[in-house]
Amino acid sequence: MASERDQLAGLAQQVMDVSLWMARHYHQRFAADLGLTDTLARSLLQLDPDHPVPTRALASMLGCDPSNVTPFVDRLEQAGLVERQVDPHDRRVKTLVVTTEGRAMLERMNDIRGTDSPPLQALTPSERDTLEKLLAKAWTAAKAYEADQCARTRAKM
Amino acid sequence: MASERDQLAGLAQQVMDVSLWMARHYHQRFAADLGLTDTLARSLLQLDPDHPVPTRALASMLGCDPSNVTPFVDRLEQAGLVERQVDPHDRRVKTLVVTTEGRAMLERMNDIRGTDSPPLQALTPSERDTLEKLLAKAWTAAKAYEADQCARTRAKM
DNA sequence: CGGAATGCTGGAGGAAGTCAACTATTGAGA
DNA sequence: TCTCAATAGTTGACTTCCTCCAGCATTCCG
Repeated sequence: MASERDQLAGLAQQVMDVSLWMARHYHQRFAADLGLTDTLARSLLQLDPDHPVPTRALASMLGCDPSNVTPFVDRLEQAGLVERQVDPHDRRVKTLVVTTEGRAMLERMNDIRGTDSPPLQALTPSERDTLEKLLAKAWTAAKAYEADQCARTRAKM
Repeated sequence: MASERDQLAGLAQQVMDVSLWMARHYHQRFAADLGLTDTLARSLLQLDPDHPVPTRALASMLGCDPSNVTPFVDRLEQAGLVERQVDPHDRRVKTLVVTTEGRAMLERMNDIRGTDSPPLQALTPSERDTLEKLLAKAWTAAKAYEADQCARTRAKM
């Protein structure tokens, strides 16, 4: 039936539109107020402030090549936001730890995202709750699909 | 109160996560099945199949510089998906019209987005409805904010 | 008619992405 | 133990995308 297909396609378009708008909005704010490129901001947001994260894990979270992450970390380190440390358990891996300054920067980013998100602020608290639940469900489905695909390609080899 | 700020920040992160996942998913599918770069696909999706669209309007819809759009249109035209036509009303503007092939390509893209969207397909039809309504509300708020900002910067001058 | 404004294009420069090759380290088996 | 495959991170060449500035054609307004 064409109607369900069209509904899903339209919904996909809507998700992309809203998120693209927000991404652009934050990008401007982060660049103007914090001097951060959007990729740098995204990298920092993916890190765990309380535990060291291997470079490779960050690359996989960002969905890009590890060789791509190296210059990001270079700049983050240069800005004093993260530190590279050699993992004592496996001296091949370098883990990324967020510095005190990095944590302060994360706090400021959360301030911006939490106080200046026009599309989300237009929703009532209960609407935000339902949106959060729906997105959580969609997200777990995405992760499950990803794990399934991964298992399949491994099985093929 | 910190709780609302954190909720909004988390929600923003969720929106970005899900949409980034979907964008990557479609990117792979479009590239593998249709031979389209994601920016080309996005450009084509923004065009109106039934009415010519000026280059400048496409640039504004994509949120990037008009000079950036030129090479995209070059490739779309080379692929036979759109045609550049001079607007008879104002010979400065070149309008983009989607060819028959372009329409077929759009149909195939909608097929992919409508039948292969794991995160959205995990939702029940009624959940999709509510998601659509919430996103529509957020989207209109974003557009209103944009118009307001635009009016303000104009008033400053 | 003359000058300001607008729309598209071209070029320089920067940021970001992929891919292949390289070094260092680890782990498993002969 | 020694060797060899596998893994983590980095580097390099190369491509794509984006922005800013300059240029050309066209339109609009005084």
